[in-house]
This record gives sequence, C-alpha cells and structure tokens, in this order.
Amino acid sequence: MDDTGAGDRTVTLKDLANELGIHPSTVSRVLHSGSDVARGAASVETAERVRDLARKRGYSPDPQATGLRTRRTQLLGVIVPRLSDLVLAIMYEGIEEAAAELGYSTFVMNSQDDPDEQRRKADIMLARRVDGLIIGDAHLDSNLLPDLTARKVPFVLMNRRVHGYPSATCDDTLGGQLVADHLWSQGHRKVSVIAGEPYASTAVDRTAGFIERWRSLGGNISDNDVVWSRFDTAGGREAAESILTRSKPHPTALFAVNDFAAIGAMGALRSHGLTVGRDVAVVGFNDTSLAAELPIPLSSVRSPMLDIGRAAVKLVQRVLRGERVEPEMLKPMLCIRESSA
Amino acid sequence: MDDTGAGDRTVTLKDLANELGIHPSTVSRVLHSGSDVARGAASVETAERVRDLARKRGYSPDPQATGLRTRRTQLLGVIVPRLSDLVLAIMYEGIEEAAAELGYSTFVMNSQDDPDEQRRKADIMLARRVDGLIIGDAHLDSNLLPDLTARKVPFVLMNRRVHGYPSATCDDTLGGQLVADHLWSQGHRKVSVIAGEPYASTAVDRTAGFIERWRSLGGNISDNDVVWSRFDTAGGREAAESILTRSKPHPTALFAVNDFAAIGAMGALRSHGLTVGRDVAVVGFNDTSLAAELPIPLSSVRSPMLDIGRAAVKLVQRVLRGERVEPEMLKPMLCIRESSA
DNA sequence: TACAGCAACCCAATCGATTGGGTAAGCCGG
DNA sequence: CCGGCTTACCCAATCGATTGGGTTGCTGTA
Repeated sequence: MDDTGAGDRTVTLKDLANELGIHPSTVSRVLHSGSDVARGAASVETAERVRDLARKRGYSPDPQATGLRTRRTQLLGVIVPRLSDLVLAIMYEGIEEAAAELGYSTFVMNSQDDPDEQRRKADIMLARRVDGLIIGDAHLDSNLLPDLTARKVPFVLMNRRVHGYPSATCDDTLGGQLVADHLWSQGHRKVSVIAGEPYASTAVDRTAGFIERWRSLGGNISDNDVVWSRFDTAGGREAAESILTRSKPHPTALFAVNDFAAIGAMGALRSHGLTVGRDVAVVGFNDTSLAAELPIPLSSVRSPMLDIGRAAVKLVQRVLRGERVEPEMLKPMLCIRESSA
Repeated sequence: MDDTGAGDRTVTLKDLANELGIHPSTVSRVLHSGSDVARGAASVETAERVRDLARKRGYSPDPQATGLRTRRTQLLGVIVPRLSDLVLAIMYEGIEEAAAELGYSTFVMNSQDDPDEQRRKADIMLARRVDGLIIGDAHLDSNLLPDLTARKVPFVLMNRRVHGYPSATCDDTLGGQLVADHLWSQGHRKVSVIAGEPYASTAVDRTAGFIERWRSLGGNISDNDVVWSRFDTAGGREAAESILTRSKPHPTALFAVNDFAAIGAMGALRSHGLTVGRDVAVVGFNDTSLAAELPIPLSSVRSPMLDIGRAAVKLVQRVLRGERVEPEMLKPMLCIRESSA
C-alpha cells in the first residue's frame, strides 16, 4: 500500500511503457496530441489504457526533457520596472492568467527602470531559454530592443510602447485627451501637467494627448506648464511644489500622468493650504484601487491593466508563431470623482 | 563578420570542444567548478583556452539539459495571495534578489488566497520541476502543507507561518505588542482591533500580540472589540463601520493589522465626522510607502518585507541542502505618525 | 497467390550536459 | 628497467521525451 500515489521517483514515459508492455514512443504519441497523431499510433483501446494509466500514476511530462528535445520551453520572461508598482503587478496578474491558459509559465524580474539591469535581466531570462519576452519597462531611447531584434529574440512590449515594436498598451494619447476634455468642460483654463519620466511612452503619450487636445479646444499651455517627474508619490510632490512656486497665479487644475504622482501632488497642495477639488482640481491616471479610497477621491483615467497583460501574452504568442503583429492599444475610461468635480 | 557574436544557434559544449579539439566532458569539467574539479581535468593552459573561448562565444549552459542530467532545475516556485498586494510584491523583490545571487530563478503565481488555487498553482510549479517552493499564502488550517510534506516537496513558508513548518516572517506578535504599548502610553483605554482574516497568522499573531500586551498593561478588551475583516481598504472600511455602529461610545483608537485596512478605516471615520489622530487614533501595519504620504500620515508597524523575502530564499536553500531549519522571525519597528500622536 | 495498403507498433538517434570509469604518456624511485 | 603514480585527457552511458523511419501481420483484391 505504499505505491498507490507517487512511489518515490516521478513517473516517466518509460515507466508507463514498461507497465503496459509497449514502447515509450507509443506512449508518447498517444499522450502527445488529443487524437490527431494518436490515430495510427495505437489502437483505440491501447490509447485508452495509456491515458488511464497516465492519469492513475499522475504522470506529468518532464519539461526539461521535453524542452531539450523540442527546443521550446513554454516559458515566458517578463521584465517590469518593479512589481511593487501596482500597475505592473496587475498587468502581471493578467499575464499569469493568460499564460497559464496557453500552457506557458512566466518569470518576472524587476529592472528598477535601469538600462543595465534591463539588459542583465533579459540575459538571465534568455539564459533560461525562455521562448519569448514581455518587456514592460521599455525606454523610448532603449538600445536593448534593437539588440534583441538583431539576436532574433521574440518579444513584445507591454505597458509602454516604442515605435516599430509590437506592444500592448493603454491608448494613453486618448487618455490624455479625455482629461483635457474633462478639465476644459469644467471651466479650467490654466492647467499644469505632471508629466512623469520622459523615457516612458506612457508619460509622453498621456502628456502629448492632453496638450494637443487642450490646444485644439483653444486652450493655452506652454512648456513651463509641463513638469517631468518620477512616477512615485515623492516625485509628484516635488513636481507640484515646483509648479506652485514657479507659476503665479497657480493653475486651477493639475493632470498627473500617474495616480501615485497625483497623490503626492495632492499632499503638496494641502501643504500650501489649497483644497483639492475646490481650489485646484487634480486628475490622475490608472485608477488604481486607492484612487477612490482617498479622503478626497481622485479622478483618474482607468486603464485596463489586466487586459493589457492578457493582450501582451496573446501578442507574444503570435510573434512566436511567426505572425506579423500590430501594436495593440486598449481604450481607457475617465472616472470622475471629487478631486475634479 | 557575421559570426562574431551569436552565430545562429546557441553555442553548446560540443561546439566549444570541437573548436578546441578536445572532448566535451573536458570542457564541462573545466567550466563546471571554479577550479576544484578543474584541477586534474585539464592543464592550466587548456583550462584557460576553454574559458576564453566560452567567454568569446558567449556560451551559456542549457538549463534544460543540465537539469535533466542533474535533477536540479535551480528553479524556485513562489506562491502569494496576490502580487498586487504591495506587501507581497516587496517580499518578492527580496526573493528575486536573493535567488539571483544564489543562481536560482523564480516563478511567482497568485492564489487569490483560495485553497483550490493554492493547490493548483503548487501543482503547476511541481510539474515544472521546481527545486522548492516558497509559500506566501499559507492558511492556518491548510491541508496542502501536510500533503506537500508527505510528497517530500521541499518548501518554506513566508509572510505567514504555520506551526511545525519552517518559515520566514515578521515577528507579528511583537508588532502587535508594540502597538499596544504605544496606544496605552498615549492614554487610550478603549480600543478596537481590525483583525484581518482569521486564516492568516499575520492577522492572528498581530491581534493576539496586541490583546495579550493590552491586558497585561491592565487594559480591557473583549471579543466584541475585535473585528475580523478582509485585508483591503473595503474590508477595513466595513470593519470600522461595524465598530462605529456597534460600540458606543466609540473607541478612541483603532489598530488595523494592515495598512490598507487602516486606510479604509480612516475613510469610515471621516464619513462619521471623526478626525483621525484627534478624535480617533489609527495604527496600521507594514508601513507601506503610502502610509507616510496620506493627508494624515499613518502610524504603522514597519515590517522588514524585503528581508523577509531574502530570508525565505536562504531558508529554502538550507532545506534543499537537507538541513533542519527553525522558523525565522524578523523584528518589526513602530513608526509613529500623526494618525496616533 | 502475390502484392498493395493499412493498422499498430517498435527502434534508435537526438537534444545538451554530466560523470564514473578508463587510458596513454611521462616521470620517479628502487 | 619496471612498477607505480600523476597528469591530462577521452569514452560512453545517462537523464526523459520526441520523431523519422522502420517492421510485422493482416486484409482485400486483381
């Protein structure tokens, strides 16, 4: 009664074959494809016996061995700036789901948005022989991407896009436009943008979309009204400080391209005795779960983070199949709350 | 000039051996260990030639092949409730760092704290032949853990502990005690605890530590003053609502075992016209980066999340070596801010 | 009756690295 | 000059699964 479940070693094809008195290759063919190759490889009843025994013994093929032979690992590498960034964490959840559905497993690594780390992490993943990469931290001026292309590494971008590469992103330009429309219609005429990091398409596109629409509405906005900053609360705080000290009278609305920066900005406004939503409107981006929970709930552009993750997996799968793929941009939605209403 | 970097196929041991006119096994031995086995396997100058060529050709051993032969994959599986939980995301960053230093790669999967998913994810990782597991979502009443033990799967717990299993956690009991000391010394005498999920040792230990210390200080606290809740903002909000409606007069201090629950609770207090820090003190747990950035900065117990992740890796490594290991509890630190000062 | 055709399998090489067991050449002491 | 010891290698099996190319035995048919 000791060998009911797992004996001691894991079950191999050969074990099954021995027990059934047939050749491992037959077992392989039976188990390999639903019944495509199986037809012609074994009789219906043998196939049945094989499948039964496999189930009973809890057989699961060794991915090392399979990968060695087939040259495919069913592994995807995912590189993000940092998983402690809620936005990326949620995208990764989407990736995990979609990847699991397709029989892929995923590695994630944090690059801290540092080009050297990006390269190092990519190398680690390639050394692991991942089938493809999902890059969530692409810099607009990256030279890693051309290198990967030259090395024929299959990859797609996620979250941030770079011209000429397949990507799954939010339609950030549209997002910026939505904010412009909203603030304009609320009667704001003097606004500033906390623009994020200039190497990230998210920041650039959201800012550009905003400015372009603002101007086409007849609004006035100059380079001085745009402050580049880090994506975190501290960055947003500093940017807001600089806006408040620099431009008098202060703007009546702030658009921060990221919720965390927006939260930091709200802190700065408070320190200056300004009430968010009454004195100064604030709009963020991503609609992270916190936005709605703040003392003054934050208006934010809701980007479909989970779906972006899922889309990235599907894209990379198509790249792996050798298909040519177009960048994919998922539509965002503006959630208006007290901070700008 | 085409074969300078990577030709087309990746370089194998045999390629190197052929080019040097020696046997693959010799190359393997040279490259295998710093110079332990190398001594005796090849002359110093041959070894040098091997290493040079390996470097030049950008040789990196195929992990599938190595794993197949050695029965070790250098892969660790990590299961967490959800990576979008900042606490786990940061622990994972610690894991990633430490694992990379030891030559391990890591898979992470989200279980959503659902027992079926926990099992499913563990099975996926084992099917991938991970060398060991780091379980970050252990339930106190889990039956997965005994099963894994029975199957001789090497694993350690992280974040949450369960009696009888190796784990790397915060000293949550101590954390609760710190909060009790603090609130007591601030003169509070009527307090409530937002206790989190009863299946998580984090919640149970923090609550128990608090209550025990509170009573030993001479304080009074009954089961009614303890509300179990989800770990997120919504959970904290609901718990606080229930506390405010249930107990009159309302408590003068709330201890939430988690920052997000604390933030939710702060929202509920606000809705009831109470000012956090003046009318009601609030203390959270984990000191996530947001705590300090809130309009009313949140007092919180700082748990060494990054170190916990790193510790988990070291523990699992020792388990893999067959050593017996003791649970490890890292000391937390109370950060007092406006919400309770 | 001989042969094509098919069903149902089996064989062996292969993927890339590791490893226990050789072996040949050279040197040294007795 | 021979046995024994090093040094510097080589050989081949092995890990588990896959896969192109067999082989065997039977049936149907011209």
